[in-house]
Amino acid sequence: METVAILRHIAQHITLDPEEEAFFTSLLRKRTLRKKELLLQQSAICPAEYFIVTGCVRVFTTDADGVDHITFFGTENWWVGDMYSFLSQKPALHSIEALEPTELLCLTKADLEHLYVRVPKFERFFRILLQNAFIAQQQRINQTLSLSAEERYQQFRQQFPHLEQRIPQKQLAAYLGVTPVFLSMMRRRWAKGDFLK
Amino acid sequence: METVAILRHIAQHITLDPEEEAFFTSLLRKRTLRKKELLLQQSAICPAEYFIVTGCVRVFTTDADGVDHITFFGTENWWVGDMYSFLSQKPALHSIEALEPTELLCLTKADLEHLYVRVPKFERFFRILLQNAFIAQQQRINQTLSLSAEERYQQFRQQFPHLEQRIPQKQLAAYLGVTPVFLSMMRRRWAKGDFLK
DNA sequence: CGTCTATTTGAATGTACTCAAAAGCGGTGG
DNA sequence: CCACCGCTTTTGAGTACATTCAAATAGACG
Repeated sequence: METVAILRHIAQHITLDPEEEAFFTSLLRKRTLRKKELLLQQSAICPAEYFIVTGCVRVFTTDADGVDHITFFGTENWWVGDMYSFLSQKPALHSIEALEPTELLCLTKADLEHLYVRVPKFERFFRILLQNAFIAQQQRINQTLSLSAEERYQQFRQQFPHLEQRIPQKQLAAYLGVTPVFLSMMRRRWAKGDFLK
Repeated sequence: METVAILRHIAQHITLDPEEEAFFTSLLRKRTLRKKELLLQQSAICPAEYFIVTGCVRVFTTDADGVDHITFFGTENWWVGDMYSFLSQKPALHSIEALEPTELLCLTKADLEHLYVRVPKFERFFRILLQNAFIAQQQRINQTLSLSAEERYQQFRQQFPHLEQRIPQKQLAAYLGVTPVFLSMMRRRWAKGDFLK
């Protein structure tokens, strides 16, 4: 199994000895998604956290009107899942769908709990990961509060330079919180003379 | 010093023996804020994380146009701070201001690092806290994406039943992401006959 | 190549904002 | 204790940003 990426990722925050590495990787199960395949269905129980080795997914909710809203995009070296469901074992708030052929490593709740007991350093590891995720989400909240749709769009392009080309515009609109129609209009305005902003 | 509340709070997630409790509380410093007093100034370095014993604060950013946007309200038994600044020791993204006379316990970065070394259980404690905060923020993001201003207002009232009475309307508007003028209009519509929603 | 979905375009609509002014409320000093 | 000052909230009118609906065009995939 391809565990180089995830071990490199972990080594950025904690140091594992070979035995710990072996134990950790023994808990992982590989999974492959075809494009458009669902990893998690909203209101199912989320059985695992997922580390993306290659590919791209969208984590989203479908509201009462049937409209999708994207909480975040997961790409290489990101963890995705529905934390709420994973922890509480209640119905998931999010669905997760592959936007590209995607390869992930799965870590189930039971295995993660074993891991915390046997290698407590992982408490630290996930704490650090959560701190970073928390900060990123705070910035997203502040941006949605303070920026117009056009500013949020430009902000997204800066923050995730390569992502816009990988995802359908419709999905980007669902992330930005605008309609696909309006995103198309903004792009047109941007393409024509508005080089100033 | 009044440490009953914080120890009870911690006991919800991890179990400390008396010695660990003593060590932990020895790291805390008490601080009192008058109404409108600033705990943290945006672009200062955030030296500590703060546990609110009594009172209420707003954590907010002031944008380029001088408009405030509230990231969240902190009340009894919540931790507040600027996580970004605290971790990176770079200028804070947020200011923090007391909305009421407020009493807090301060835990500095250096002391927290000692704590992690001496009582590693706290890695777990803050991991769990961050998980909950992460989930709460996700829900906020989804609500701002999927709900109208009026729905967000009703949602807030449900989610934080007692908070609306404690905070000025202007601050609630800055949290909801609407102008105070528009919030006032919504309240009027709600007060008059619109009992249906 | 044909079908299905995504994107573009245009017009009409609605939600929330800005500006301006009045009314209410709270704190402070005389 | 009352009067005043400053800030918050209310109210109204006009405006702007973003949406909805509808239809045409373009792209992706089998």
